[in-house]
This record gives sequence, structure tokens and C-alpha cells, in this order.
Amino acid sequence: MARKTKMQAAVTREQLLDAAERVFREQGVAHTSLTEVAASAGVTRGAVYWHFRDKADLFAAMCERATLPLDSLISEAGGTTHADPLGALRALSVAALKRLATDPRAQAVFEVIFLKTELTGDLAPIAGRRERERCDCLVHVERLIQQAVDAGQLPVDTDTALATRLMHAYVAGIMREWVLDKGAYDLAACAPHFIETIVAGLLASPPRRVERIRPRVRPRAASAA
Amino acid sequence: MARKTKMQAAVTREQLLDAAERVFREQGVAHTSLTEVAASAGVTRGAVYWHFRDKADLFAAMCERATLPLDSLISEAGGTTHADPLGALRALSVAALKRLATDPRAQAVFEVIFLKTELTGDLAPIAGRRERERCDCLVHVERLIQQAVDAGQLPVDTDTALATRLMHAYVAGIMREWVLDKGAYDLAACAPHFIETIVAGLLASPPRRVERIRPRVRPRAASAA
DNA sequence: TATTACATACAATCACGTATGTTTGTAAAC
DNA sequence: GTTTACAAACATACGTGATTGTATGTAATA
Repeated sequence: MARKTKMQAAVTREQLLDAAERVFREQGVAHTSLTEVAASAGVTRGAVYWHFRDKADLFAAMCERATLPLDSLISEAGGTTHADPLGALRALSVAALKRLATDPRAQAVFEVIFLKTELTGDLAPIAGRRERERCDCLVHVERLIQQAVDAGQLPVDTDTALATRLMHAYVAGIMREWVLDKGAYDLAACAPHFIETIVAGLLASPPRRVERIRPRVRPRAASAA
Repeated sequence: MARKTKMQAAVTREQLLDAAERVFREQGVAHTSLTEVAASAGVTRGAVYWHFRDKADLFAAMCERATLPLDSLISEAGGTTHADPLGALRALSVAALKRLATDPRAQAVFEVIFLKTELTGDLAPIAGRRERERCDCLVHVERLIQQAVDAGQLPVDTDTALATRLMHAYVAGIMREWVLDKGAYDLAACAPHFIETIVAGLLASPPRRVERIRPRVRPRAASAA
């Protein structure tokens, strides 16, 4: 057609992102052409190439739009010092699960990220970006766990790095399995209990700092000294 | 070239599966052509189409070759009644993690399944098959948990279905995150501690059977009666 | 000699990126 | 307040490379 106002152009862009969520979710990222995304948005490929450089750029924008609120949630919780660090970690984890359970956009994008894409090739830079976000998340969570140890809420010999990975794997695993089952149970209602279980596990039997688990710390210095 | 003996043909088939593991892992399933797989195996596309119907068939064979031992491990543990069901669940989970940690073929294929493929389109039947396996795994694990409840090892009001999903998400999450980090830590050494943590959590604070969590059981019968 | 175990050749499709066309907001010039 | 000119926001057209499935060729085996 012809030129539209700036506001209408922004709407088109949003519609393209919506279409990307739908079609990527149905067919996978690699198996969908930009023609299909454009058609699902009611435009042609010209609109896609005007708003985005290529498919990778579109995919990145789609991810960012959906994960930004969650990312801010995490960095916000990990950035400050808490009087009750373990409670903050609990609240953060529950909030993350509940957000997935209640936000359909998050459900769509997480399903795409977890199951409907292979982060390789032209999508490698996006994979790198998401990897950095994951690292940031791990850093923030470890900060909370370290605070919990310092506050005496967790055993002093807790291996904070392993506890962090354990916690992250647990939450991410719940998310992935839930979208795999397309919401087989009420995640929002179960989230507090799920988190309670793992926190209880961390309290009762966390991964401990022992030499055998992390031999990289001082592999030869100990024997040499 | 020419025709080879049956044994040599079987070798070619294995080499094709090996090549699929390598190339799929590097470039992702959707982003690799059968030409590349054939080249990595030192043959041409003709050999691929002789041994496999198409890419989906090759992918399915690759998955099956790597996951069969793990599947048998699970069904074997879930098929029998144990004197110490919780111990059996513990052993099974640790064994699964250790298998991933020690078997390079499992590492490659799990990396492909978790990160380097989108189970959709022509790969949908494989997705369905893997889904059935996952269901079987859930069934077997739930059987163990039920046995543990019956034996008094877990609280009587434990919601076995939710506990099962929790456990499965935990182990799968650890696997996925570990391959994401390309073995950042010694999984074989950490596995017992990881499982100990979640089992401790299940013992201390498992998901309980309450009406609010599973409102589908008797939604109106209770109020009507 | 018929079939196996491939290699090679071929036709068709498809998706990508770019180049170009077209219409219309939009802001400066007058 | 018009008018003009430029650029925004797409649509359309084109060339290209890549991949797929099949069809055929071929040599050795059983």
C-alpha cells in the first residue's frame, strides 16, 4: 500500500512480533519462512525486512519483549541486600513461576525458546545474549544465597555455586516441563509448594563445600605446600 | 563406489549415526543438510537415503541408539517392587545423571535434543515418541514414589503426581543446564548430593494433597452433596 | 544372475536478500 | 496556509543458492 503514520507503523511492528510468537510456536523457528510470519500478520515480507534486519533480529526482538519484565524482576531482587535473603529467593522464584503461569506471552516465548528453536547458526548471537542473561541470573541468585549463608539461614559450608545451579536448574526445569505438558496442572497454585520443597531441601541437605567436588580450586598447591 | 558386505554396510550405518551426532550438535538439526551429514561420514547422500528414509528417520535412529540404555534403566527400576523405594528412586536418579556425565554419546544426543532441535514439523512423530517415553518415565517414577508413600518413607498426604513432576523437572533441569554449561562442574561427583537435596526436600516438605491444588477431582460433587 | 550398497545426475521447489516501485505522512519553503 | 520535496512504510519483482526426493548408473556380493 502506502505510507502510514508512525503510530500505525508501531502497531504493524507489534503485530509482526505477535505473528512471530504464533508461527514460531506452531512450526518452530527454523521451519518457518518470513513469508509465513508476514502472512500471519497480514502484511508481506517487505514489512518484515523494513522493521527487522532478518529472522534472527525478529527473533531477538520477540524474546526481548517477553523476557524483559522477568529479567528486571531478577536483577531487582539480586541487586539489593535483604533482611531475609532466603525469603527473597523464595519470593523471586515463586514470582518467576507465577509470571510464566499467568502471562500468555511469556508462555508462548518460553515454549519457543525451550522447545521450538535451536540456538545455533544465525541465531548464535541471540544464544549468546540469552546466555549472558542466564549468567546474570545465576550471579543474582548466588548473591541471594550467599546473603542467606551470611545471615545464618543456610549452613555455613553450603557450596553457594552448586546451590545456585541446583536452584536454577530446578526452576528452569519446572518451567520447561510445564510448557511441555501445556499446563497440565495449575502452576500458579503449585509454585509456592514447589519452591518450599527445594528450599526445605537446601536447609536440610545442601551441597557442601568439599575438596572432591571442586578439585579445580587448588589442584597442586595443596600437595606442593 | 560399489557394493560392500553386510558387516561393512552396518559400519557405514553406524558412521552415519556418529556423523549425525557431530553435525547436529554443531549446527543444529534443522540447519544441517543431509549432504553435510554424509560428507562428515565420508559418504554421499545416496548412502543416507539408502539407510534412512529421510532426516527425521535418521534423527530418530540417532536418538534411539543413545537413549535406549537409559530407558531400560528407568523401566527396570519402575517395573519391580522395592523394599526401599525411596532408595531405589535415589539410585535411579543418580544413575541417570551419572550416565549422562560419563557417556559422551549421551552427552551429544542430549545436547541435540535439549538445545539443538525443534520438535515440530517433520520431526513431530519423533517428538511424539519421546513424549511417550517421558510419560513412561513419569509413570515409573510415580510408581516408586507411591511405593515410598505406602512404605511410610514419605508423608501419607504426599501428592504423588506433583512430587513426580517435581522430581522429573529437577533431574531434567540439571541435565539440561549441565549440557548448557558444557560440563562446568563434575556432575558425576555432584549427582548424589543433588539428589540428596531434593529427597530431603520431599521428606521435609513435599507437595501435599489439598483441594485447592487439584480442583478438578470433584469440582461440583462436593458442593452438591 | 539378481540384488545389495551405494554414487551420481536431475528436476523442482523454496527461501533469502536486494532492488525497485508506490503511496502518503510530514516538515520546510514561500 | 499552500505547495513542494523528501523520506517513511510498506508491496512487488527478481536473481540466486541451496536442499530435497527420485531416478538412474555401477560394481561387487551372495
